[in-house]
Amino acid sequence: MNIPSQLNYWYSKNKRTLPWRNSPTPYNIWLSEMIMQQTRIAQGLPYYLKFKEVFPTVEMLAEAHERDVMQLWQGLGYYRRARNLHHAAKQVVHEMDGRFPGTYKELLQLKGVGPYSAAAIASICYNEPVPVVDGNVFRFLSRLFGIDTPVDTSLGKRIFYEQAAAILDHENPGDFNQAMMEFGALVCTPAQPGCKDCPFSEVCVALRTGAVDQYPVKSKRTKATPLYLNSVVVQTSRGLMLQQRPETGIWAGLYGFPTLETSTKPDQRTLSDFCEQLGLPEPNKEKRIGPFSHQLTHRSIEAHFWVFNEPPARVKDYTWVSNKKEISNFGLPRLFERFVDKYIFGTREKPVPSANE
DNA sequence: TACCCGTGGGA
DNA sequence: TTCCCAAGGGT
Repeated sequence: MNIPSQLNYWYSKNKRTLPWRNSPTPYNIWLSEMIMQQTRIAQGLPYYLKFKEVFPTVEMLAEAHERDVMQLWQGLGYYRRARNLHHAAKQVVHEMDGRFPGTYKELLQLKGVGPYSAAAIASICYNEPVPVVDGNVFRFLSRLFGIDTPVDTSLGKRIFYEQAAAILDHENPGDFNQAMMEFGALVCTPAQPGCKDCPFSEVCVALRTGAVDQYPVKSKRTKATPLYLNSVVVQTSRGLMLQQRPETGIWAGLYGFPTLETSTKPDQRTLSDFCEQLGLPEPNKEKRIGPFSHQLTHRSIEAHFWVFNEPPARVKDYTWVSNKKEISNFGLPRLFERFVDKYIFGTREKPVPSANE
């Protein structure tokens, strides 16, 4: 069986119409790849459309304020990507004469562009014959050839890269790479794959051995560790106090509240010390809202909010917002956004008391 | 190399 | 409820 021709045929019949496929310019493909990393199409698509609307060109993105880029990225997660996106746009405009790098190797110079994204851009935009190996390709190839080397190892990455290179369609690498990813996303899916109508069902090793659900093999499984957040919410006549989060760590660069972050549940003394450092009075039960649970890939968060109505004496680098419209200029993590939406600037002024809150 | 970094949907 | 995982890259 000729795998590339089968794939390309399937792709021509079944590919989704996606906005960046209509005009596969380097800017469009790059933007889509940055947004879609570790993200489902359905989740990232609205963000792609927003970015294209607000920043139609790489020049406009490069000239933007970082806060506006972060705000537009709000809710998409992996916020370092937004900073890298902005940084790379400035690289293209200021260091590369406004032109995107023209080869796989040169594309790797862009912040946030790794082996996967560089291969995708180079093959789709420049027809450069470099294989793309993403989560879809790992899954498809591991099942098709019965490769049981763990994909999350350096050996695994090398083996899958070589396998993808071996079957790569050099005549049309861009379509071939997209076909593999699209096939993995639509047919060779993680759960309940469409083996019944799969064009490779007669040659698929995993299907023949009845082990489709055992591929791809992964060696490690990171467990989410507990994280306790205690946030200080200051609401006075000046409005709501916001503070930009640190450059590193969870929700880097986004806006939020001064927050005590601990791996174990803090005692009352630790909490009052934290408030004391900010020049705030004792946090007592009447000020507390929570707990809220919030799940990240690698963290299980328990969050509490402590609401104060007096200005803190010793908080630096803060800003005030007084209504929903003003806060929409700042990117907030979902956890904070939901809290603000419900308890601070909620459309329902007074939340209906319930036993759960 | 190992670990860090979000969110939402589905089983 | 809990877990998996999705067009990965940075450090």
